[in-house]
Amino acid sequence: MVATYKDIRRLTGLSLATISKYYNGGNVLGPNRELIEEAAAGLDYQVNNVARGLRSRRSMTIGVVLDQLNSTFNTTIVSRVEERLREAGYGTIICDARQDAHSQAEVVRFLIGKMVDGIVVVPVGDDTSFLKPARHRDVPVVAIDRLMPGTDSVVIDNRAAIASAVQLLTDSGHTTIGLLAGPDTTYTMRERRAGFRDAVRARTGLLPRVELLTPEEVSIEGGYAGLRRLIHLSAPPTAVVCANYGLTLGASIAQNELGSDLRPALVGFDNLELARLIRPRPTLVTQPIDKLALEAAELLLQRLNGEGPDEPVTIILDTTLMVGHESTYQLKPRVRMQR
Amino acid sequence: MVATYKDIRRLTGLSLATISKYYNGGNVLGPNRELIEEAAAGLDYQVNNVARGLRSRRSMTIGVVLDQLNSTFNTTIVSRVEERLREAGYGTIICDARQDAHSQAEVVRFLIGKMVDGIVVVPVGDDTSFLKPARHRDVPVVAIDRLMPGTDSVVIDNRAAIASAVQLLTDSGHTTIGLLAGPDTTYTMRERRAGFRDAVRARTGLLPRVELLTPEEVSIEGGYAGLRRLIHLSAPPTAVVCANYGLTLGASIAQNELGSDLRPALVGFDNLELARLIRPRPTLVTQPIDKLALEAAELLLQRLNGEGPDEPVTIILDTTLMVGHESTYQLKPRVRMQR
DNA sequence: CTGTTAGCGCGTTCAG
DNA sequence: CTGAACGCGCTAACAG
Repeated sequence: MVATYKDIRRLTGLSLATISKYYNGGNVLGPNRELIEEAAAGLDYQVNNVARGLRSRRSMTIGVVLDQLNSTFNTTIVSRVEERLREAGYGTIICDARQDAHSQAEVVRFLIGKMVDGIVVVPVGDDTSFLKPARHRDVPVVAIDRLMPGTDSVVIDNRAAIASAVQLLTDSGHTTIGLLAGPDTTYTMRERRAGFRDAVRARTGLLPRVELLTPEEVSIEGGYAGLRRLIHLSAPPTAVVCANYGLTLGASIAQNELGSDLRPALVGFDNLELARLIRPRPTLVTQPIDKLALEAAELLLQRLNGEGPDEPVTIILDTTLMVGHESTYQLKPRVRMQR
Repeated sequence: MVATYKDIRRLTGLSLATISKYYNGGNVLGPNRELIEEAAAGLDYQVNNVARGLRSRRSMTIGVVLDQLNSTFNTTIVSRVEERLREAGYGTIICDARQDAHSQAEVVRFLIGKMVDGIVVVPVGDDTSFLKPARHRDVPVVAIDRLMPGTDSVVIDNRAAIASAVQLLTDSGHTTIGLLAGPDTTYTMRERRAGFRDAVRARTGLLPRVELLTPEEVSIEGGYAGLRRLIHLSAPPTAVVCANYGLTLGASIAQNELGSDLRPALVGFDNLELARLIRPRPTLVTQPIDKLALEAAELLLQRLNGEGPDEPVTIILDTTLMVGHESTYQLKPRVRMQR
């Protein structure tokens, strides 16, 4: 059977209150401390955090809700958030919403039922109603990567990120640039798409043709299919911007299967590790993922301490453009596709 | 303030016991059901699982401990395990041990403190002492990927997996085959290394030369450095087997930087998605990751129901060899390295 | 089917 | 500094 204060009382003769104080940093006499430590070691005693949480109304755990687990972006977020929160004495419960709004809502209820003290979320969509159980209980929430109205958020400057990619390409002489991005149903994609449109107009004086930015499925397959679609246009782009890591990966796979004459220049998103697998080395818009995570953790800790302004806080971070192998970005005479 | 049974009692006039029964599937009269549902909706009531767990001694949650989060293998494991356990009514707490035995032990204590009913673990090392808190409380544990003495385990047939790779290579005419694997400090690497040695001897009649299987760091960098080391041997291998996904990735990156005359044939591990990024398409030893996860979940559910044999169970699954682009595996005349 | 009673393991008064 | 008593929100006996 698992040991409790009562067992320690039996072995030490002390009262439950004294034992409780020992485990909560109160003042306990030296000899009594030793008595408790001895008994606890013998019993393999460990504090029951469930009971503690019930009584103290603080579970000292926070929930991390991810739109999906299977992405470098998210695993980095988790790793950093968990690290920082652990320093502050909090445990972390990680939950995967698998790109499904319904299970995202379910997961939030699960966490609320587990009495988490706060939530960090990389949300699935734009709908914030899934956070209602948290709001109603005054459980603070910090969103990462997506701006959520009424919620503290840490995001990147999506428009500037895309603009930096477009600028690099126009500076290299490209005038026909395609975009691989998802539909306008999420904040991130809306911003990146708008950023693309604005940047192209600012640099070329013209809006990009519609067929150059048709929405794709946000996935590896979507990137793959999207790049092939762009290439087969009657006036194909000489360069393509990918608005997300999955799309970049898919586009790179498609690139890889093409003859080099057909390859448009590519600017992708994230994941430097994989960049080394691809030749020529791609140019990437790199997000400050560690910093996103740390800012979110810090913000949440503030809220847990009852600090910070009354209104929701929004933190916006800048991205970096990592320029890959130069040759990719010099405009070369191109062979027009036959069909 | 967050609502409790008392609030529902106040609104309905029913007793706590009746309300409890309602929330636990007991028989409650229709009118009373409606009363409770109405009150609960108005209060935005939600069961406090912490209190419930304290009383019932079943938290209905299980912990998943991973050696690292940042791997396709592990995220797939999590995804499938969580899916199956949710069907059975269990919530899942995911914890990342970050390849550190100490934080692995800490995480297990955290989970025990959270009163989890069971644990699934992809362990960091071979030492099983970190499971002591679970054992002591009769919390069932299922290990994945590593055979842990005294613990239910679900693993692949590592020796056969490597042997299948070696056989393919010898059938293609290779006689000098290198191995990229980690040190013998973990079960998995021990098995794969032993499998390699046995298979090479069985197929060529000779043990592989020592320098062909020097242990590498188990990482992308290790695979990268390892392949370069093998290539620069005075008698370099014409083919290389990579005993793990990270090593495969690193070796592929190194391959990618080499002139094609210097490229040995490669057989790697896992991750079919990335295989599409690499040309020529690599041959891969593919683990039945979904099945590993499902078998583990099923085994744990059995234990949670007090079923299954008294002794620890070991389930061993077979791997599949996915043969890549044929040309990689035909032995070609090779230019010997100068230095 | 419903209500009463007695805890689960712990933290927090308040006396001593 | 220590101990007794009470209650956190819920479940599990038992009566009724």
